Amino acid sequence: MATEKGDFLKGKANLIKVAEHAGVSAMTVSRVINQPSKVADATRQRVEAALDALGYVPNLAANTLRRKRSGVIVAMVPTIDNSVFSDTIQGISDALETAGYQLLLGCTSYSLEKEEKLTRAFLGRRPDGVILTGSLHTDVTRNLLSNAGIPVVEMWDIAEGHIDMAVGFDNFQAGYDIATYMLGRGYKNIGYVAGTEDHEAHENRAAKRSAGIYAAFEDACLPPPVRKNVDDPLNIECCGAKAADLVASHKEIDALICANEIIGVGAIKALQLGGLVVPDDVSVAGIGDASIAGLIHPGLTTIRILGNRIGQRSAEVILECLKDGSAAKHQEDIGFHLVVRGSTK
Amino acid sequence: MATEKGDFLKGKANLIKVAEHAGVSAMTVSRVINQPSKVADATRQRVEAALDALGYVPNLAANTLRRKRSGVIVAMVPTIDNSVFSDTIQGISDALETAGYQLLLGCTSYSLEKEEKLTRAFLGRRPDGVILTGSLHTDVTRNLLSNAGIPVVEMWDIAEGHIDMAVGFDNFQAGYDIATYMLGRGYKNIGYVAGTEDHEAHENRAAKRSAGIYAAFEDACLPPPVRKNVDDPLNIECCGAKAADLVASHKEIDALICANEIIGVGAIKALQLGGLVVPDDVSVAGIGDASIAGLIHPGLTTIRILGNRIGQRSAEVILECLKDGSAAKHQEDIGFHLVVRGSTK
DNA sequence: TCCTGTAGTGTTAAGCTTAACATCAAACGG
DNA sequence: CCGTTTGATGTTAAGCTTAACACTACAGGA
Repeated sequence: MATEKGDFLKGKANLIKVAEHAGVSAMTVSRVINQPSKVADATRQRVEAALDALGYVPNLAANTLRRKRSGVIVAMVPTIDNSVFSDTIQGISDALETAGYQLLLGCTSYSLEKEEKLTRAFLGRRPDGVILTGSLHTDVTRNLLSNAGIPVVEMWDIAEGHIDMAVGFDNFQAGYDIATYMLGRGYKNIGYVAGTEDHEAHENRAAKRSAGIYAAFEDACLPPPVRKNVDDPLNIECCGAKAADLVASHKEIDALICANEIIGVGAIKALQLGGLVVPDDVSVAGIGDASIAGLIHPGLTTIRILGNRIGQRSAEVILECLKDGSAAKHQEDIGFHLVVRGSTK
Repeated sequence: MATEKGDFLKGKANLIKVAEHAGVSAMTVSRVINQPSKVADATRQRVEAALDALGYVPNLAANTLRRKRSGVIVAMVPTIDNSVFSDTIQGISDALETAGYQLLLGCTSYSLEKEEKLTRAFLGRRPDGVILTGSLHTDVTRNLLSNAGIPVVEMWDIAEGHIDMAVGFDNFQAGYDIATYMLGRGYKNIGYVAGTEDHEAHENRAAKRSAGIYAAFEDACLPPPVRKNVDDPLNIECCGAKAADLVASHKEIDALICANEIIGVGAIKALQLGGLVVPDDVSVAGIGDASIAGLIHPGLTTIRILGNRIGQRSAEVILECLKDGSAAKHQEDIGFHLVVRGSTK
């Protein structure tokens, strides 16, 4: 099958071919597609027949180039195989689809350098908006996005000094609230299991949660909880083992606060394996509410973060900007819920 | 800040501006970016300085238009908030990123019509390849993709009559294997819990699993298992309730096969709530191995499908086609593993 | 009848990049 | 020293679409 001259979607037509087929100008075909009301009925029907006959598929690269808008929104998350962020992506995807926008997705793997690289590459696509995760980025990333002249939403973390807009929750408050709840339940010796906190994006949010937890202890006039760090806060077995270590080495511990739900679930499993009863011997609480938190037995008492809603609102905020051209710096706190299950008493 | 003339990434430069700044032609700048070895060292350094000074970000819309390739790969999945497909997307994303391609992601919500709509919209972006889920599509979708002149991979399901290439596993075999395993363990009265199967994409794969299960019973000269349908095979509580119903109404049942891991986990939870002991009173097996399957107690005996690997290989197959220009119809069976946990004895 | 407005359609050029070809100077071989 | 190759750079046009403007024909008002 010879590759005919024409759009490079092989064998397919461009506006000009359709126009010839229908006996009109290319502009009229363009109008049939974009502003059908401006074309006479008879002409429109003829053009529609031609579009159909030739199987025309518009070339959005040319469209983007000419119109100076792409209909693409970029989203960058640390990882997708984590149910937390996949919920968020689903929320974004649904909101964008409704509005006819397309989603260009990138994974930063919790690396700011990778985020910078992706940002550079994605901006070349001239997206109409960018959604990224967290509030910690390289200077170059911030610069690129600030100068791009498009709406930018940083999601998941509400903080000072955002690039443009933000949708998320207060990580400090989440830590503060779960710690306050646990202290209120009367536990006397609370341990804390968290990831090691360096300056990478993910850990930044984790550090704020930790700060909130410590603040709650301080406000209660108590010394900070005994802490154990885990290297890989997303690996259940590894996290659980560390939690069990902590309890083994500090027999007085009657409750654990875990910096995320992975650690929390891992801790429950590991403690049970070690012959302890949750919550009778040791209670466990976490932050984050992936489905596993509710499915294990006992269920994990935790802070439910509304990942899907964060994604949905992030996308909507971008879309509102694009519609209104509004320059109002939007910052939205989605909040969170305390979910009490059987892992605490 | 006045919007200067230039690329529509506001205030930013295009090749021509960079060229002026460096005192060369636009073509030389293009070469510095795409084929640096063809430019004299001194010139290159001057151009690189100009690129840096003006913060040039290439316009990939123009690039795509001219080069007839976009560097974009489209992927369509039924849903992302399910850990099964998020693993797959992660695999795709990682493979593409390594090769410098970008991922345009769409959600079909298990609707063939939505898939068709998305296909049409995405092809306008002139992707270099398309990955979609399952082997059931509307005729229009199949036509659009066949005529697009780009590599197409249907993933998750190996079947006859693929559009182009396929990467996945044999759903019939998965059903056959889990049923054979259960029959081999000596269970006498096995119940089967599955979603209602209509002609939607997802249910097509489910139907093949069912067929495999029935075939195993037939090969063992046994009547088909008692079956209970669930309306929403992705809702844990709903699935669990139906499974418990089945067991309650058929006291003789000593084991359940569940069409997916959601149903399996839901069944275990619901049976336990009803006072039954798994696996002593009733054993449970599923198909699919999301993390919850291993975290609940007892763990779910199931078929592990390598979602991440399916995604990774799907992307790699596309990339190989793009490199070689190979037209070999590739079909790849990723296989699956039987994972035996505590929910069966 | 003439003017004005408007609906419908066409023409031109621009948006940014790169393939293909053209040019020029220096290096090279004899 | 000349013809030729090679390396470095420039020029032109094309890729497809649409904004902006131009044009035509006809309707309606004075």
